Amino acid sequence: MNEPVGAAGPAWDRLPDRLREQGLRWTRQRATLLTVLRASEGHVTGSQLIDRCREIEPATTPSTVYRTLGVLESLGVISHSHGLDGREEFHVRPEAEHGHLICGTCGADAELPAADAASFLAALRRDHGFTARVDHLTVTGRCRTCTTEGSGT
Amino acid sequence: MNEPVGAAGPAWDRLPDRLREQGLRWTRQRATLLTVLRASEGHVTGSQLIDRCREIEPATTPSTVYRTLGVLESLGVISHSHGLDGREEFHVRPEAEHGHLICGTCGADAELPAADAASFLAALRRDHGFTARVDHLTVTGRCRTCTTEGSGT
DNA sequence: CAAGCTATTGCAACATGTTGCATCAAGGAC
DNA sequence: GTCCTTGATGCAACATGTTGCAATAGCTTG
Repeated sequence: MNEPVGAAGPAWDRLPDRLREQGLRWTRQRATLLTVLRASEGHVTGSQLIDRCREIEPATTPSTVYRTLGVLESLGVISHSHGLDGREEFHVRPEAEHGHLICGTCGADAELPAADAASFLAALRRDHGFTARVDHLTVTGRCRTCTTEGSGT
Repeated sequence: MNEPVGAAGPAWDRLPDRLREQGLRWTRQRATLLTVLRASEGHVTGSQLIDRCREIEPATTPSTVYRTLGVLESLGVISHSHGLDGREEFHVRPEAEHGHLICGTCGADAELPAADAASFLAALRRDHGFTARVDHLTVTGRCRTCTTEGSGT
């Protein structure tokens, strides 16, 4: 909760122990997923992760992957948000917390720096008593390009 | 875009004609869904709508309902956003545009008045050239109650 | 009213997750 | 090293949508 978990750093290597400290276990399947996650930059969907795991271990089953992703998320190692269609998108250890700006027209997915949402989130807290999670914030709309191109439509 | 479409008002009654004007058709299945929608306040999920349609017309099939919902959404009659798990939530004719504040702890779903998000959205437009849709904006986090109760946890 | 065009429908199959349950196997105890 | 506890796995079934396609049926024309 307070250690500086570096992106592809030592935090990954200590994962097995972190799990064991919680009474959880380190298994072959989890090692496979870890390998895949370490090689995944940016956002990945659940099915993509499953596909990649199967390249290493063909016997990989969806339920195991999803359940492990849940465990990793509760450990704060990864986080997830939802794409345009509500499908899950996992962020592998975002170096900086960020939200998403997804264009409903072209599908572009831009990162929204936490700082840009800070005052909005602060207002939500002040006015609604609501503590929002930046890394799960997804805003949909139209990106600059699509707005420009479609302006005459 | 400029007519005052009242919640359960005459706009519903003119739906058949609105569809026909676009070269679309008014069918028994759509009438069923319309009946259900008129009786649905607030938010409903796709499967809820299907269930309710089946109460009237047992032969209702999912694909037809989802496709019709898409048509209605493009007409601006309804809109949808995504719940906590990314599942679709349809808003039946929101009188006022609004976003959602969903609590990941208790599941509470509060409405976020468009005005409260206005400056944030304006900033997105200014700084990112991104035109956001308020009615599809879902912010997840912790509501006031859960923040208070869980403060000591 | 009959004919024709084509939007809709319903079905079946698929995609993405989730869940219950019996079985397996980490990892600690002895 | 063996035994045990119980977390994790794999399977099967289900939930929620989505999509391709052939058949159906609105709606306009003549």
